This record gives sequence, structure tokens and C-alpha cells, in this order.
Amino acid sequence: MVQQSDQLDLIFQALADPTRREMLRRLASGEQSIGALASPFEMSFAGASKHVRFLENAGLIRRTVRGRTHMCSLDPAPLSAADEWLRFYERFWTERLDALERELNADTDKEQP
Amino acid sequence: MVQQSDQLDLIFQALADPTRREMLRRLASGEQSIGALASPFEMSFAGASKHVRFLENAGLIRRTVRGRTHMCSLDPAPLSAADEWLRFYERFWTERLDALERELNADTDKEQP
DNA sequence: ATTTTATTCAACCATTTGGTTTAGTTTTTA
DNA sequence: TAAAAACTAAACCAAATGGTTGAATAAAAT
Repeated sequence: MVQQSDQLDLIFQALADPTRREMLRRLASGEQSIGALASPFEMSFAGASKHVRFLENAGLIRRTVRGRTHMCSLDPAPLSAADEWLRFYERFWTERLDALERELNADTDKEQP
Repeated sequence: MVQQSDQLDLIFQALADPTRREMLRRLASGEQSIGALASPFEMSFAGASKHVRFLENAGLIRRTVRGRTHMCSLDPAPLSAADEWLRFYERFWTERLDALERELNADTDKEQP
């Protein structure tokens, strides 16, 4: 196996495509068949099906086969992992917001001394 | 320009590579030259330089040229955008954690009636 | 003035990605 | 039992990715 690649690689890459992000967004409202997931996109069924598999491989969705239809549901755990990774940098953007806020306050102080 | 692709595409894809994630992590401790950024990796200088450019194109780092060396610093804004996108799904993983918690409580209730 | 250092650029390569089409497989419906 | 529906699989394609090497550029040090 060449696949020693970190789980985060798969997650972030799954999120790097607008079709897949939109699929996840739709799954947030409840489980959907592959057909239902595919229908909003101007793309062949097989093409959409590949995106679904990509999401599945990243662990972002679970699939249960019911007869001839495959139902997909969101698995949020990997999203949580991605968020956790990002959270490390939270201080950086809040710091910048704080600095911006201080600057704005300084400006209004000048305007209303 | 074919590049109407969403900013999130670029951000998430930049984050989908372990080398680039590690570079960001190092930039969290302060600005670094391309050489310093490249040195920890078993990869050609030019290869690492390409990763830096990728991060730059995603808006994740800023570069200022000082003489012959290029200094890079973290720009956290796109990370904030990515986090915001993920935050929509927060309720899903917290719901699951809540459910797990309820289940654990039910178990301990059984054990200690 | 030469050499060294820090970096990009360009060409190349193998693999992956995102898409297609055509051909199966398996249920369900008629 | 035959046809339709909901899928996957396989083969193909163009473009992007992640890497390489070798040459070019520009600043600093000798």
C-alpha cells in the first residue's frame, strides 16, 4: 500500500471540490440516494457517483444499500477533525480582528474626543 | 480566465498536502525564508518552493522580498474562511457527542441504580 | 571581479483528478 | 418474463499535481 497518506489529506481534498461540498450541504438536511444527490448537478450520473465515492473514501459519508438504491448519510467526524486542525490557528485570526478593533476604536476616539 | 473557482477550493486544496500543512505550522512561530521553510523536507528546493507558491496563491501566506531572500508570513484570513465553512457542521458532531454522552450516562445509571 | 547564496523558471515525468461513454449487475415494476 | 430503474465498473481523455533536474537571475560575500 502506498496509502499511508494522512486522513487529513483525504478530508481536505474531499472538501476542495465545490460539487462535493454542495453534496455534503444537502446531506445536512437528511440522507439521500445517489440519484437524489446527483440530480442537481449538470454532470453524468457516473460522474456524480464518483464524487460520492470520494466522499465515502474520506469517511465523510456512510452508505447503506437498500434494494437497488444506495442511501448516503453524513458522517461528521472527519469534519470535526478538520475543524480541530484549523482551530490551532484560531488565535491568529482573532488576534488580527482584535488589532482591527483597536484601530477602529482609536479612530472613533479621534473623531469624538 | 478559467479561474472563477471558489476561494474555498484553493484553500482546502492547499491544506490537503502534508508538506504544506507543516509549512503553515512552522510559519505560526514567525516568518521564515523559503530556504528555512524548505530545509526540513526531503525534497528538492525547487519542489518546496512550488509548495510555497501554492500556499501563496491560496492566500495563506504573504511574501516580502528582502534582498535576495524571500520572507514568508502566515495570512490567517483564508483559514478563518475555511473554519467558517466547517462551523456550519459543528452541530452534527456535537449532536453525536451529546448522544454518546447520553448513552454513557444511561450505562452508568444501570451500573449504579 | 568572481564566487556563493537564495531563489525562480522551464522542461519534463508519472500519477491523480474530474469528467465522459459504454457496458454490466441487481432490484423493482409492469 | 420482459422492461425499467438505480446503480457500479471499466476504459478512456485532458488537465492538474507533485515531484525532478538544469539553467537563469540577482544580491551578497570574498
